[in-house]
Amino acid sequence: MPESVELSIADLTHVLEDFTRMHIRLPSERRLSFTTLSVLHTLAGSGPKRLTELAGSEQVTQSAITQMVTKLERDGLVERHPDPSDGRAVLVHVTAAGAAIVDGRRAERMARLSELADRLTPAERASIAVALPALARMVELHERPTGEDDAAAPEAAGTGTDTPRESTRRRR
Amino acid sequence: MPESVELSIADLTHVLEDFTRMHIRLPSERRLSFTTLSVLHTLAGSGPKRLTELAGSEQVTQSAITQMVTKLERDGLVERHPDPSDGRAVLVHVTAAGAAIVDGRRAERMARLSELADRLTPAERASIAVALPALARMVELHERPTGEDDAAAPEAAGTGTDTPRESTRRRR
DNA sequence: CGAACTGTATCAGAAACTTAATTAAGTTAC
DNA sequence: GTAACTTAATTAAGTTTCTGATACAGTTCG
Repeated sequence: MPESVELSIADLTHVLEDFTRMHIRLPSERRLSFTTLSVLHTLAGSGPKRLTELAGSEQVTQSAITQMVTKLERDGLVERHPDPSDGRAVLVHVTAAGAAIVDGRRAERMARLSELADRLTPAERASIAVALPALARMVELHERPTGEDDAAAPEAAGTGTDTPRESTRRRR
Repeated sequence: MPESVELSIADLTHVLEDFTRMHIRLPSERRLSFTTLSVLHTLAGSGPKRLTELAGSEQVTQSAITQMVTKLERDGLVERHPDPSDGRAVLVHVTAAGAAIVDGRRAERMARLSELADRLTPAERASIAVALPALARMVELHERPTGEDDAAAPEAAGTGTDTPRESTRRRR
């Protein structure tokens, strides 16, 4: 791999902006707002969370999360469980039905990206494949701004295809 | 470059989802909704557009765009100009103040990505740099579905307000 | 224990979006 | 040339989603 190549942050920002806009406007079968889908995604990805945690990660008020969770619960997409370690708190779990929605949307995204990737050259696809671990590590660094730096581990096959979740494990 | 490396679409989808969520919740100085910011981004990036074009690209109704543009115009972020080629249409232009907001947010994103990139190894940064042209081409392929091979679907014309309740997009 | 703090719920009101109806300009057919 | 149709934008009314303020229960600390 050529280490002499310089990474243009401006180009990276542009590309990620474009992918963001391309990703977001994917229509959803059920009438769920973007924030609602994002909450389901968070719960499916990182396990049960408190309402205050969700409010923080989605950058909406705690009041909005309470109302949204109430509606999601009525629709059977999440469940409220008491937090055994804190009588005030509620842990929101995603149900199988809720996870199915997240998975369905991911499948649609994969289908769309697959079509696009098919039209790239093998060399282009390979260049993306090589870069994926580094991109994944940027996300990880963002989620854990401090804390111990793991070794770089630039092994290409590292990010598990079938083991999607392990990044955020929280003690209680 | 090794052409033998296979690109995992599942991994790519996951990484892009994470970047999307990381990008979106970036706080904005002024109180502008995501859709509003997206419209400003579109106008700043691709020049003046009709209201119907904006409604199509943002996947909201024409009515919502009209109301949003009215408010943006009141705030001096966009301007309405008559379309010389069609007396019914209006062309929405972004003003300098509107472009400044887009640029400001991009600068914030670049600063954040810069911090993260600094903590990667040179080899990791290089791998991303090598992959950027391919990623940019994926976005381009998405925006212009008519490639070299087949004429595919035009997709542009009839999108109107086609009852987004059930399934918004119809393929042919 | 009591005071201060934290996590959640509730309610009124604001903001953003949708549907439906309206106005106006352009296009097509007779 | 005018009637009928289509397209672009606006307006009005109603719904959903979010914020701000407040209340209340559980926790922490003096």
